[in-house]
Amino acid sequence: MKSRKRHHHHASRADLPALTDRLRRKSRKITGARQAILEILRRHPHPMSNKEIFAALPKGDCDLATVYRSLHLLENMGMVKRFDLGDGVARFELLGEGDDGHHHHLVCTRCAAVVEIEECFTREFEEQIAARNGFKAITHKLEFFGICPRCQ
Amino acid sequence: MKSRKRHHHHASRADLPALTDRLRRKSRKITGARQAILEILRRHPHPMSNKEIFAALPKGDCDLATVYRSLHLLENMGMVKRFDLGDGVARFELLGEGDDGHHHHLVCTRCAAVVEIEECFTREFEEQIAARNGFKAITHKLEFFGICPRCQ
DNA sequence: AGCCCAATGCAAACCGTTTGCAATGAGCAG
DNA sequence: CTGCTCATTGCAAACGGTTTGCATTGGGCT
Ligand SMILES: [Mn+2]
Ligand SMILES: [Mn+2]
Ligand SMILES: [Zn+2]
Ligand SMILES: [Zn+2]
Repeated sequence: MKSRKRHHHHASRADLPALTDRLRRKSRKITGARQAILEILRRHPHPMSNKEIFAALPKGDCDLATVYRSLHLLENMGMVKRFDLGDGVARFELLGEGDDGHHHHLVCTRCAAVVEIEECFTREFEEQIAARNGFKAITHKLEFFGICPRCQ
Repeated sequence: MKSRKRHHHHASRADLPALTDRLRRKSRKITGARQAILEILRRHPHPMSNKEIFAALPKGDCDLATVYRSLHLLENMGMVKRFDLGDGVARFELLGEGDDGHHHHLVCTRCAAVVEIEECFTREFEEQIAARNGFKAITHKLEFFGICPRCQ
């Protein structure tokens, strides 16, 4: 259980101009909606759903469909990472540049509180599973669930 | 990476009468639909979606809604375990009696082939994460993804 | 054989997500 | 700065998996 620090929370504190720059460099337009969405993700330390982002948006700043489309764009650009916390809802976290964002969460099954988990099992464990079954390019999704202190 | 054998595939080979007995003992009705669904799950070694079960059903044996309702029932009775293999689709595996069915899968991202994975990281790893954050009753969901030999 | 309520079929509702299309506007050339 | 053009947006409809309301059926009991 090597603890591979990823500093992704530092990275997500990059300021807004730095973020819009990444859009500009890939020649995507810097729209009000995209800036607002990035600003919200920048301020939020845990994965957010489309609806949550939409709700956090300065009222009526854009349509929900635009939130969905923006997050697809940001995901394809590698600027956000998609998580599935067990309910069927996609959630997103901002990524620092060059950060693959691989990490996990501990979710309270009563109140849905989220704790960021940096630890992960060893690479060898994963590689063993890959090798044993002849798979390549192996990755994993891992989330923890339990009852948080406040809900116990 | 202790290999905790679970024998769940042995258990799922329990014959149909043994399975319907579990229904009877909880005084649920033994209907044609339920027998057919159990028979399909019994024969299938990997998680199946509602639609897949429905498709495998002797033609028109029951409604899709009944498949959904049956799997809820079986899940609540602890006779099947629900898995989420990354797409938003619920999949189910038959459980042996007293088996909690905890295990994982390795899924090909090209052809969706599934390999059963019995290995899991150590209990201590999980307990450390629980303790460090004051959580109780901690569990996890873990699935692996990669390219299978045939798809490489 | 008859009763009763669990279980079912059917269709509609649901919820998160995606998409078609016409209107808008960001970035660029002139 | 002005105008052009295509990416982006709003809106509403469609989508796919799942759930649900309601009338009907039928399994397990007496
Ligand atoms: Mn996170
Ligand atoms: Mn399995
Ligand atoms: Zn990991
Ligand atoms: Zn495990």
